[in-house]
Amino acid sequence: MSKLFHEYKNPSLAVDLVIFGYHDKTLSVLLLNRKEEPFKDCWTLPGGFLQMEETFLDTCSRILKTKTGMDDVFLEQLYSFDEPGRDPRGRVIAVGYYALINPARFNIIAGSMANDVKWFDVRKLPKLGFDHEHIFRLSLQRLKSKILYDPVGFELLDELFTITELHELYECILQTTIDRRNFRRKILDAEYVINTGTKREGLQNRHPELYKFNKKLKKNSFQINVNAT
Amino acid sequence: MSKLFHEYKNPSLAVDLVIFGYHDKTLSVLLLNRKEEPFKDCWTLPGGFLQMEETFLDTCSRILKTKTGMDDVFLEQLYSFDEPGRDPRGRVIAVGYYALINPARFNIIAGSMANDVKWFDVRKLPKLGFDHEHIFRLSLQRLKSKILYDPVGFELLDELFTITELHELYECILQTTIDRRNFRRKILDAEYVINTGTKREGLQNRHPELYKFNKKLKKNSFQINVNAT
DNA sequence: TTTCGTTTGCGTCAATTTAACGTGAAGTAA
DNA sequence: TTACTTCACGTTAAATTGACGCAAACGAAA
Repeated sequence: MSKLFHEYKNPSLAVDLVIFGYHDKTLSVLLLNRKEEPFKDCWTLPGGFLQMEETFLDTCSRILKTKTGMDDVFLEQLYSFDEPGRDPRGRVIAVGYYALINPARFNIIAGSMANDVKWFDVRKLPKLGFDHEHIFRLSLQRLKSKILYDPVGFELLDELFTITELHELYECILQTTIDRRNFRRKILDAEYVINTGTKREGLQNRHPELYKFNKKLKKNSFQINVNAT
Repeated sequence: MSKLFHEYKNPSLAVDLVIFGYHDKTLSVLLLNRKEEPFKDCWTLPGGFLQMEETFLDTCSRILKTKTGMDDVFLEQLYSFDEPGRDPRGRVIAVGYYALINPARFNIIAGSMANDVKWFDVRKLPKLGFDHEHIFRLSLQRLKSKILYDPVGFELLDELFTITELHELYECILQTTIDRRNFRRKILDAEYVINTGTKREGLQNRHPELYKFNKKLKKNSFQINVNAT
């Protein structure tokens, strides 16, 4: 006779979040300085254990709300991590999600569990606790390949943006140069964006036109090409 | 004071496998007829619970070995599934993996847990238990997009194969027609395959050259284009 | 008012890639 | 030999890409 269903011992299940934000032409990730062991006083990705009644997305929302003060953001599952030694407290499986945030929308606050919560330039990360360096690297890779064919860039920008701002975002994320005029042509031909007819005022030079994201656009209707990945 | 680490109740963790095989110009998936409740006498994906000391891949191997008699196959993580109602026994999180198999390599055997194990044409699946229809559909989608830029097709073929066989595989998986001559050129230009100098003998017509996979080939060195996805 | 430096928006064009199709050689069977 | 099929390699027009040119639109300086 086999054991009854819940007699088996199960690993703990955690959700870890890679929260990307874009500000001042810099791609950043939100890290949290831990107040408790393990990895006390170390920087880590925000995370938390899955409660019995929660879905992954419920847990994501709870972490976002209590640890950083944010809600209602773009979230996508990244990968699940199972290396036996990844958490010194015991066997913990982590489901990684990544979020795309416009930092202007939120006033980040450190929850009571953390010493501090801060944005870090993705090119200048501190040493991270657990296997979070690994999770982070995978998420950045995913983001880089995703923006080439899926219009998610706008999640990181204001509601209205100029083509130049979108172009700068792509160059920043992909860490490469893309010809400005060819980029414009591709984005417009694909109908990635809709011209609002308004212009951004108060700039030094020619006032660029403001666009908004074309919500009817489907995946794979454009393809940005870059030299290397 | 917070609870001690392992006092929290955790959901069970299962691994479910979508095992793809290609035979007689047909893409098939391996299903298992359950001997026990829930979904007794229903067809489902092979799966099993994660043991405390196992990694996901350990669990995959164990399921493959005990439920189907296979080992040493291509495996890749698909996605993790958390819908609260997906398993009638309680809260079970499933990590989906998919496998690519050359059915000629194995003699499939039903383990003691199953009434039967059988290959099903992916276009003619029976009704599946749990949320396995959902898992299967996602995996097929993944396979379809993956073979466009990643040379995994050879995992489903014999060690030596002809360009025509590879071409038929692509048409079968993508369920579309691809121009034979353009396909050949692209595959050869990308150095997807290496000509072995030998030919397949005993055929009705002209004997085609046999190729093997170029193991030095990296991802993204080719890109197959098709009409729709 | 005019000039200057910069950004923006649109265009051009050669090089490359793609899609669609032709054709002759290699094989078996009649 | 002829007939029929698959295989291997070409050809060509169309589409896309990559690398630029340039003039209009702006604020600032002259």
